[in-house]
Amino acid sequence: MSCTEPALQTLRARGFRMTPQRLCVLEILHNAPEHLTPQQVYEQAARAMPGLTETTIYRALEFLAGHNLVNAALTANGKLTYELARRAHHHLVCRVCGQQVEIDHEILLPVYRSLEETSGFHINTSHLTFFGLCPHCKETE
Amino acid sequence: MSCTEPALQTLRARGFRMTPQRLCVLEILHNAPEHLTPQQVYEQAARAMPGLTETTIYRALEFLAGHNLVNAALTANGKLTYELARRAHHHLVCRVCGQQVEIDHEILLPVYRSLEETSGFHINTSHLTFFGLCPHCKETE
DNA sequence: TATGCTATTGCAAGTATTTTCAATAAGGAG
DNA sequence: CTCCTTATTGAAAATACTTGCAATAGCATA
Repeated sequence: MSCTEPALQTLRARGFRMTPQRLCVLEILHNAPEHLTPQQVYEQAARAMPGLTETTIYRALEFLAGHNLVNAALTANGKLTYELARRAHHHLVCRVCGQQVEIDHEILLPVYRSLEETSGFHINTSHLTFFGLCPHCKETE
Repeated sequence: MSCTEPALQTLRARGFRMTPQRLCVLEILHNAPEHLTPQQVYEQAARAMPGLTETTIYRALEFLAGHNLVNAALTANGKLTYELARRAHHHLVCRVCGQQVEIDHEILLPVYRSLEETSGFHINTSHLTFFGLCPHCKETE
């Protein structure tokens, strides 16, 4: 019954509150097959909770992203979308056909380490988007 | 006199046109010390070319980004900004204080190579933004 | 379980971004 | 240098996103 339980704990522990609106956003992203724009989230949310406003959606998304419960990602055409924060993973997207491939986090660990060494930062980005050409478009270009 | 000459050649070769408006955007980004939002670009551009519209700025930025003449980047609070595409480089930004550090492209080459091997893609992202905690905020958190 | 503090919401107004379409102008061809 | 094709611009309307503030409702505490 509760993929959202941990999220609730996280927020409370930090002095914030879990609300029906935020839960609704989390559920929607949980059931989404892929990234959603704020407007897409709003459409679904408004259906489930009539009366809920766009303002709330935008604020919930930014808030949840700030707490790493959801991830923001750029699409191929530079638009902002969101998805549920699952285990850290990344995307490869083809600049020509838009095809997306998911990438394991492990493959980036070495870079994270070298970045941390050179900069002194602690890096915790859990989602990156790499652009390029997929095997198919690579040929035909 | 012409940091913009190569850009012009690139566009023509692809059947597109270089216009005063696009040149203006390139110049502004060229002189900018850091990322600018579309609105900031517009303010400056309108000063240099009265009559030019916001619409044109948005279109020029998206167009130039599509041709890799400028880069789109996310700020710490998830907003879209643009900068001139220089040699490939990346940013580390602190989630707490917003401090930005520039990272050399070379440090990412190994990952690019392993991503290309596992996926068959040709990767050409020239700008990524990593988030985390800077050395200072790392302590006080 | 009742109470109080304050994080969060909804509304309305403001700002930013996108879209449509007719008018304009870049730049290749003659 | 002029003409022609069509990529690009500007204007206005539509849509998307943000902000300020009063009203509401989580949840910690007793």
